[in-house]
Order: sequence, then structure tokens, then C-alpha cells
Amino acid sequence: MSDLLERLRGRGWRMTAQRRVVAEVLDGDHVHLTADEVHARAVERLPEISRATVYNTLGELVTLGEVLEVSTDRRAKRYDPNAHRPHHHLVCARCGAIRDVHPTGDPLGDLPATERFGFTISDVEVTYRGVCPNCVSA
Amino acid sequence: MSDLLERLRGRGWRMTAQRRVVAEVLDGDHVHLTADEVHARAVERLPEISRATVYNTLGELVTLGEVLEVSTDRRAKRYDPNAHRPHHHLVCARCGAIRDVHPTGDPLGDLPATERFGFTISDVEVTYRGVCPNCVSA
DNA sequence: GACTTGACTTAGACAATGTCCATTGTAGGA
DNA sequence: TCCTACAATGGACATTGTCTAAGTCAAGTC
Repeated sequence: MSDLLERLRGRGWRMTAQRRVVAEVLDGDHVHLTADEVHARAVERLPEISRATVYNTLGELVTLGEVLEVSTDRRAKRYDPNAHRPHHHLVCARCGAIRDVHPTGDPLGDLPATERFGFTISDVEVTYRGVCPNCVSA
Repeated sequence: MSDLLERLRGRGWRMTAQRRVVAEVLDGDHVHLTADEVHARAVERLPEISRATVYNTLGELVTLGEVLEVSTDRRAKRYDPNAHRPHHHLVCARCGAIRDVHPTGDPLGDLPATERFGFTISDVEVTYRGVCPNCVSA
């Protein structure tokens, strides 16, 4: 994650204790925290950090392209630090667990021109839904 | 839409003025209204209808499989009456316009076993994002 | 047609998530 | 060290959705 901090500093991002903590909380694979979860973990390290700052910082990281917003459920947005490796998501319908997945195939190529309605398409998002091993056996 | 009303009645769905209005509002192709939009249109025909009833009715239609819930943006859920023909969605990033699309290809088959993490997958949701012709020229 | 009953509807309180703003604080350059 | 622009704070507000208690009504029965 020091990578991320370095990159951000190099891009002129003003470094503060709050921003550092938010970036650190987002480190790792298969991390998909909600803003509130990020806030909760950030508070453990920096008790005074406010909700608004967490929202602001997450929004900035998304704008900078360092973090992706993911909406796998219909509740809170989740934040995925794995922004530099394109991937899709697999979600457990019971417990909400999320895994990053890398399907073969080309969904964009699968959409014929007649089905594009004149849109200029820039992105495809694929969400697989199912039940995870834990929930199946439970 | 009388089809839908007939089907519902046949399934023992108690018919009320409110439910009829909600079902009628949802009629058509490329219809993807939010609960609030459904409520607004329902109020035009039945001024006393309450928000709670619209939410309840939409929830029931989803449970019955007559309407799909769609989350194309991160704001409100949208309701898609075209539940009997499988399809995906194409969304304009600027104005939010939504079209139903039918890609070729098999996204489920494109996910290798090694990428399934033991999940039992039941559904795939694909959302194409881009800019619609209106917004491009504007 | 009137009665009955359980399902439906209502209004409003409440909850969860997110945004905005005025004020206060501070990182980093001069 | 001092300045200044940018960041953080906290609390009000907005949006979307859920819940509940009380009233209302659709549809079956007589």
C-alpha cells in the first residue's frame, strides 16, 4: 500500500493523517468495504476521523482511479482497491461475501451493433450471483 | 398489461385499485422506473395512494417474478416489467437512460471453475455503460 | 344486498446511506 | 516561522427505503 501512498503523493495529493489511514484500511485483495466499514476501521486508528472525511477521501480515490466503486448489493456502495487489474465480481446471495473473478470471453464484443442503440460504450460490469460454500453447507 | 392483471388474479392476488394502478404504470418496453417515479405516476391516477403501498406492491411483484429489480445506478432501485424475457442493460452515464439489450455469448460459461471459489452460481447480471446518442451530440 | 374476515392501505415515524456547508485546523511551500 | 490554500470536522439535511398501528375494503358466504 506504500505504493499507493507514493503514487498519490507523486500526483500532488496532499497527505494527511486521515487520508493515510483511509488508504491503509483499503489495502489487500478481495477487499470490498462499505464507506461505513472503512470509517469504523479508520476510527480504530484515528478516533477523531469524521464520516464526511471518509466519504470525501473515498470519493477522491475513486476520481483518481485508484479505487473502484462497486454496487453488488442494493445497499451501500463498496470500495475496491484493486483498480489496476480489471475484474468482475462474484457475490453470495446469502451472506454477501464478494470475490474478484476474471472471466474469459469478451462481453463487449458480445453486444451486436444493432443492440447498441447508438451508444458509445466504454465499460462493462458483470456480477455473478450465487451461494458460497459456507452458506451452502450451512 | 391486462395479461399481467389476469395472471395475478389467477394466482390469487387480491385486486385493489392501488395494485391495478401500479401494475398499469409499469406497462411497456424499456420501462425502468424508480419506486418514487412509480409513485408519482400512480398518484396522477389515484391521488391517495401512499408511498408504502407502492413499495409493498413493487416488492410483491418482484417476489412473484413479474417484475425485476434493477440497480443500474447507485441511487434508487428500478423496476423492469420485462421479467419474462432475459436481458441485460445498457446505461447512459450522463443522462441515465436505460435500454434493454440481448448480448450473444454466455457469461456464465466464461467463468472457469477455478474462478468460482466453490460458489453455486445461479445468475449473471451484465451492465454496459456508455454515452447515448443524445448526450454525445449535446 | 348485507355481513364477515383477513388481507390491504395509510400516514407518519424511523433507519440507513450519503451530501453539503460553515467553521476550524494544518501540510507544505516561501 | 509564517501563510495560505486545501483538508477535516460535525451537524444539518436529503434521499431512499422499512416498519407499525389503526383504519379500510375485496371477495366469499349467506
